[in-house]
Amino acid sequence: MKRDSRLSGVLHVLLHMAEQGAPMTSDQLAKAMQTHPVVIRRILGGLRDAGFVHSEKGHGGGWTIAKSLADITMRDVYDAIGRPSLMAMGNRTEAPGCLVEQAVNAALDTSFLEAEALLLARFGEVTLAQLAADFHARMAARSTSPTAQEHIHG
Amino acid sequence: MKRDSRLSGVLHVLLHMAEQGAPMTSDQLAKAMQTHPVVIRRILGGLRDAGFVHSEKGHGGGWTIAKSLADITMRDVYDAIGRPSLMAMGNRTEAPGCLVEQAVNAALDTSFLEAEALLLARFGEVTLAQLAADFHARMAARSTSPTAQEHIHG
DNA sequence: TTTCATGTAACTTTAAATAGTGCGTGAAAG
DNA sequence: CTTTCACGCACTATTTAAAGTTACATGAAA
Repeated sequence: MKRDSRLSGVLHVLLHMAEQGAPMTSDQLAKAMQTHPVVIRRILGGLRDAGFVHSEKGHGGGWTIAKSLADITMRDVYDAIGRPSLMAMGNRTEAPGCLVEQAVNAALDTSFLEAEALLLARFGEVTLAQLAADFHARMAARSTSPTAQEHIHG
Repeated sequence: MKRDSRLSGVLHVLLHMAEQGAPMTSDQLAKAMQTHPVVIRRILGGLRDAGFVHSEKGHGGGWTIAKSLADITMRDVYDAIGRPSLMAMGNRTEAPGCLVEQAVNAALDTSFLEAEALLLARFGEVTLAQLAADFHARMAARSTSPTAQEHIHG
């Protein structure tokens, strides 16, 4: 299956926006993400509606973070992009008449629901502030490393 | 993303084979699963290699279960079909140069690996014998129910 | 009033699962 | 020994959802 990278993508975008301070345009963000500006607008649309980011048109416009990073969890972001399905596997048929399939579905559903619940709980425990802190720690580690030579895009 | 239903499918097929007792041809199984015989052969190929089922050519041939249902877990079946990825989401880029993305990936990976581990552990706890027992319980419940009228395919 | 930037709809491309075709192989029936 | 049955496998086609792209409208600042 083609794996959905929207969550990964939005988190990346949000952290870049937070680092920047000033409003960033969809074009700038698209460059940093190596994707298309429209994809950025689409992906940030849900976050705007949820109140996590703000967008401004015209000169000097662009995207800004509307809340403190400490007040946004990965779970919030996941919800804001529309809660895409987390599991790559599903049942062959939902609501099958075949009792064998019902038994199989029940067993699989139990496990999948448990795994999803765990995942969402973990998402809820991680704030963007923590991710930003991890990023800064990596920055520090790189700048003191003797082999540090890569640069940061965006 | 398109959700993978191979695990669901193969469990379904195995239980039907177990119910039958006698060898079942790919055509029969395909009818029961409302799919193509080749799909059945493909899906059962991995299980044959893993020793869970046996296939016989020619007249009177077909597929049979090669082990006791109590000795096959959902985890075994998952492994036999090639351990397809369980999570529908992935990182935008593996091994990114961008430190922001590294921080995001690390956080997501932690959660995903935990959820996958839980899922596999649960799979390992469920045997096909348990699924068959659940199926029989559903059979009994249906036959005593006043509204029982659906039939079992296959 | 021109330029910049988002908002959105429609369309195209791409990746992965699933479906299907054709032909080869081997075993049993007649 | 030849026909029929059934799996084995390589290859192609279809389908679905994500991702990418184009086109144009809207609204704000220079």
